[in-house]
Amino acid sequence: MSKELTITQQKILDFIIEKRATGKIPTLAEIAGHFGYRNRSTVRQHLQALERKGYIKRNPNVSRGIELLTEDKFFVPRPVLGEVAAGNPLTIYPDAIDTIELPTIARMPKDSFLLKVKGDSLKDAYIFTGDVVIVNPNTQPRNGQIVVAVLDDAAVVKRFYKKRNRIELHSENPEYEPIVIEKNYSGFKLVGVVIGVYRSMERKVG
Amino acid sequence: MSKELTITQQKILDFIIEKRATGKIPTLAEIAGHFGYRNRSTVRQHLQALERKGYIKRNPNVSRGIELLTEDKFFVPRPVLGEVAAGNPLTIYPDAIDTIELPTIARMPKDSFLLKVKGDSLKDAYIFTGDVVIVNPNTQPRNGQIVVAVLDDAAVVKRFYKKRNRIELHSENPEYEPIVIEKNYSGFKLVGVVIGVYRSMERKVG
DNA sequence: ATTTTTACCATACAAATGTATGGTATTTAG
DNA sequence: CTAAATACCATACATTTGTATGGTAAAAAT
Repeated sequence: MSKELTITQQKILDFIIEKRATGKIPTLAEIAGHFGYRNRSTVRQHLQALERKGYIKRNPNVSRGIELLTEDKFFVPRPVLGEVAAGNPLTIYPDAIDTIELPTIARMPKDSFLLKVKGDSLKDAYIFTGDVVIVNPNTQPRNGQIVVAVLDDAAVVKRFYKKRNRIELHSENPEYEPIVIEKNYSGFKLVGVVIGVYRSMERKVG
Repeated sequence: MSKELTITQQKILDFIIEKRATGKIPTLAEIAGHFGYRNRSTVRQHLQALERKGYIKRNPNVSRGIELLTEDKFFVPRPVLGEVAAGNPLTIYPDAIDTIELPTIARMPKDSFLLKVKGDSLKDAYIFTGDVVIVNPNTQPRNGQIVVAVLDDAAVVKRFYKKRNRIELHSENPEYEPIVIEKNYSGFKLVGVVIGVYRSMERKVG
């Protein structure tokens, strides 16, 4: 079907896929800049090759008009910043602990990030070990939303409830007691709101 | 914080959000074309207003350089084409039966669509009623992948296994017998491969 | 050995895109 | 009532972006 790609072509294709996942298809100039090319014609020729080999479709005279056609390439490695315990707190890691293959459909909103869930206290909310939660920081949670928070240098995923002078973090699983944080307690920091759960099907194949 | 938007501004913002979900931020010309404006300056002024009110950020001299800032507006209504029975087959609907609020992170690959899951035969794969599966058509499934197929005008979600002269569709749940389709049986049509499961957290709030 | 493909370059051009300025009419706010 | 914001228009311009053509050199294919 589709022919083999050269190393350069593959790199350019990967770059386009990666950029697309973060939001925007790059322009020829942006691709050229990334690879240090001094003009766009070089990029254009590689794109022509990619199109001829069936990996992309170019929309003539349309800015950022590259369409990706290779379904197998629709997965992008994305860093997972840490594991997050739905049950007992676990230490959060400063750097990426893992990389998952996230489909490009799951584009990350600005500043949002991924955490892999470990533990079972959210099983009643149908979140399981291995699922990836998409966390949106810089958003004020509403009562009842599932949030990620750092409590004494450990991360937790709980339902958020703001009361008068304290914040309560509830587990779905009744085995776990609600965590109560008094207002102004310095060991507590809200990380963000869980806006979605994604589970790739690719992992379970084979 | 952010000021109120006028109807026109809201419509333009919605249009940008919707377009972004399908892949690309629109250009001024594309926005103008959609609303019937005869020039781009009209659009530009609305964009300036949106930026002034804090809803977007414009990157000067960058094509399609609009960044969306309003996290609350990160949800796009998307049509759900039908319900899909993980257990016994259910009739598939010709038109959208429902609309869900999908976050724009869940951008749809070209031609892919959404189906809402109903039934429990996939509970062992942790897919539940109310979850939305993202279906990618035009892709040949590999053995073991979860597929959506139409069998005698009803839709099913099963694991796909291709054998010598037949196709087998397995449920995760052992209560359901595998469905065996002889090759060339005309009542069978593969719809697509389930590439992911998405569950919005927004629904469970309140 | 020769041709084709690949991988770059430079320059020029056209189309798309964003920008700037000024105009008219209507609606909203003070 | 008056000023400001809104909602369009037209025209002109600058920049970005994609396109076209031609060139050099090396690697791969025939």
